[in-house]
Amino acid sequence: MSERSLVTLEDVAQAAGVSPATVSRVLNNTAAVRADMRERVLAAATSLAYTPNSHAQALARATSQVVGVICHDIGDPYFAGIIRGVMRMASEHDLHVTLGSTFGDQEREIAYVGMMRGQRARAILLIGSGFEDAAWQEAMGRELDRYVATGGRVTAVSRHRGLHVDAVLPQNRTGAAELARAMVELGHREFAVLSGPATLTTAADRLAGFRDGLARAGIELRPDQVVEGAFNRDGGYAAATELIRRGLRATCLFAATDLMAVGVLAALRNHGLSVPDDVSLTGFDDIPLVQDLTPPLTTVALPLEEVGRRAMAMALRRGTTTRNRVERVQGRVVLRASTAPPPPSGRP
Amino acid sequence: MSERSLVTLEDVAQAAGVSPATVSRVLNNTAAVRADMRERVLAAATSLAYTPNSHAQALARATSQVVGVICHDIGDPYFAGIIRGVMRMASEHDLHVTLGSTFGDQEREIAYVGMMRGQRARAILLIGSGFEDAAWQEAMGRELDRYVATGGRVTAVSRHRGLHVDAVLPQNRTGAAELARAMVELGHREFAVLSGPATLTTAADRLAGFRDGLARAGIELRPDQVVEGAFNRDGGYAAATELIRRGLRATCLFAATDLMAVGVLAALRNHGLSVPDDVSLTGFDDIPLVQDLTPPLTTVALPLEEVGRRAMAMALRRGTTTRNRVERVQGRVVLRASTAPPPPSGRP
DNA sequence: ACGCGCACGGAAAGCGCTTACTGATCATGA
DNA sequence: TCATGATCAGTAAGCGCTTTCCGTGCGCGT
Repeated sequence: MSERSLVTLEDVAQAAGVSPATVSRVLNNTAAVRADMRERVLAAATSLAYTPNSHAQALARATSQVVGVICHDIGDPYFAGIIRGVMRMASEHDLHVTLGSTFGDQEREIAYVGMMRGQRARAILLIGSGFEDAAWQEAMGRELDRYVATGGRVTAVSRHRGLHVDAVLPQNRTGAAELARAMVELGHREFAVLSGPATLTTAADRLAGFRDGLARAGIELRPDQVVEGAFNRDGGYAAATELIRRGLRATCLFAATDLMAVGVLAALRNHGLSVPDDVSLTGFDDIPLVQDLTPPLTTVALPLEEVGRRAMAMALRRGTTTRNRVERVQGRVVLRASTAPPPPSGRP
Repeated sequence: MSERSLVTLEDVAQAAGVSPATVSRVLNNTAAVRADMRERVLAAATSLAYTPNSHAQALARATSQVVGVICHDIGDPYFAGIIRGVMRMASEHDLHVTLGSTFGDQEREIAYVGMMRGQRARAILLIGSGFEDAAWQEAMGRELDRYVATGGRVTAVSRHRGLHVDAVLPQNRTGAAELARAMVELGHREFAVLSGPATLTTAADRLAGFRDGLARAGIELRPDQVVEGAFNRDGGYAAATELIRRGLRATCLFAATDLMAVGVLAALRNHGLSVPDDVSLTGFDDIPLVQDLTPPLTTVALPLEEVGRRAMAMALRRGTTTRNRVERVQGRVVLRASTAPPPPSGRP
């Protein structure tokens, strides 16, 4: 603000004919105040439309209502879903959520932590995959340690290697493994994976899990049947195109995220391949709308909003030990029409 | 924060052997400081990992880096898309974005404004439709006026009746009118609308626009062919189901948002109706993914991210006059495969 | 050689709150 | 009746910064 004229505690005190201390006590009811004064103060406050300056409060109380939430891309339904849950929980505890969207920029992620440290945020929520990158882990770890050292709390959603933080962990690995198993049960023997950037822990975990599941059935993934793409629709499209270029041998495809799966579906269609008649397709996350694709997408459902709520709740709950807390969230394989037994002829 | 031990300006000053004032001057380079001192200060600051307390800064400077963003539901791709643009712009100007998600609760919306006033936010962005509700307009107007009176800036995205604020206005009405025209040109004569809650200005505008477009061709919308539903996927589903129950006479449906259209599509399909063979379907917004539906959705494309950027930019730019500024954003009709000429037999 | 102005650093007064601490006032028990 | 606590309101000292106002020390002109 620039123009003065903001109503202050002092103003309220004068209007009510009491001391600032009394006003503060009434407004926060932090001590007994005689009924008549209390009334006067309340009346003055409402008539002046007084709103406490939260910066001043933060300064005086040495604690703020701010919590920071950092995600890769608020435009991605996966993050949007989780943050939805965070917002629900936050508004129940009336916290001020400061949002950071990194757009995949690691530096910016670290910068956001610094900024939130500056805001004396009560907690920071790291939503989304960490990076498989030692330098980043080091730098981010340092920044977070500073924050934690001054009493901050950090909760991550997804695995963040190298960071010692509390976490809500979607079980990417076991979820992908179960998905693989389900596909094997459907009769598939030849698979391909449209994976995310190898630098993202989540991508690595899902790929590893899918391999696990196949391994249990004695099936291996041929290296040329694993293609990396960006963690979004177009990344899926590009990866699928590349896969087709290499020669598609699989009867079942696993896209590391639903968003990628959408792109994969489009690519397959453009190449005249039918899902699931020619090839089955699976995703991961169960973001809204994939049930409305044609065909509806088989995927591993993660309770996104719930994940957000739990992360927020965990950050609010003071840890009892110094050990990092961990909550695991299971994914649930949801079979829809994008998967079917392989065509009798084998692959197209 | 609770544990003291936070590095303060004072600490840096001592470490550098200078006065706090000098440190402040160096860090904000707000005045000339001799090179050697500057070095010492900078060195001390980095070695202590100093981060200024933004609350203290806000207090001392009587201005903060916070901007507030209020939307209905961060989980909705429409809002997520706009906010994506907002975040981009914000991070370029390194502002701290405080997010509010009202979940359609009008009271909470007003409460958020109060909270942001408390944070002395530089600007508040109201993303999403206003309400056709005099009481709300009154209450919200009062709250915003207070905010503006103390130097705050408010920019709305979408029309907010009764509020005197700057705005970025997606041209809902003309967009819907053009869409209607395009459908008429395709040969349709019988229409139905799955509209949003009548309490939302955006819903009202889109419906009115569609009527405008039809009127130009001398076509009227039968009252029983307009059904209201919630502004989301399930609202569309429910509205379409109701429409079918009433007896579907239209050959072309207009859903007030893409999200609703997705639900409509599902409902039609469940009732054995094919799009576009039996009935054409159109939406509004062009959120990601609707181009990947089967059939891809005809809709009015709004540049969501751009809208977000412009709203943020407008809020940052100080207005020159007292008149409220307005920027209009045109939608663009995008014809996709969900629309086709009506079946020769008329409606199914 | 002297006085003047300029460049730069420090002291100190806030910004708007919270919260010991102090001091009245009043009711109680001996 | 008077000391003894409770109760409750006010005073004032910060919280961590910014910024105005001064004062110092230097270079310069004459």
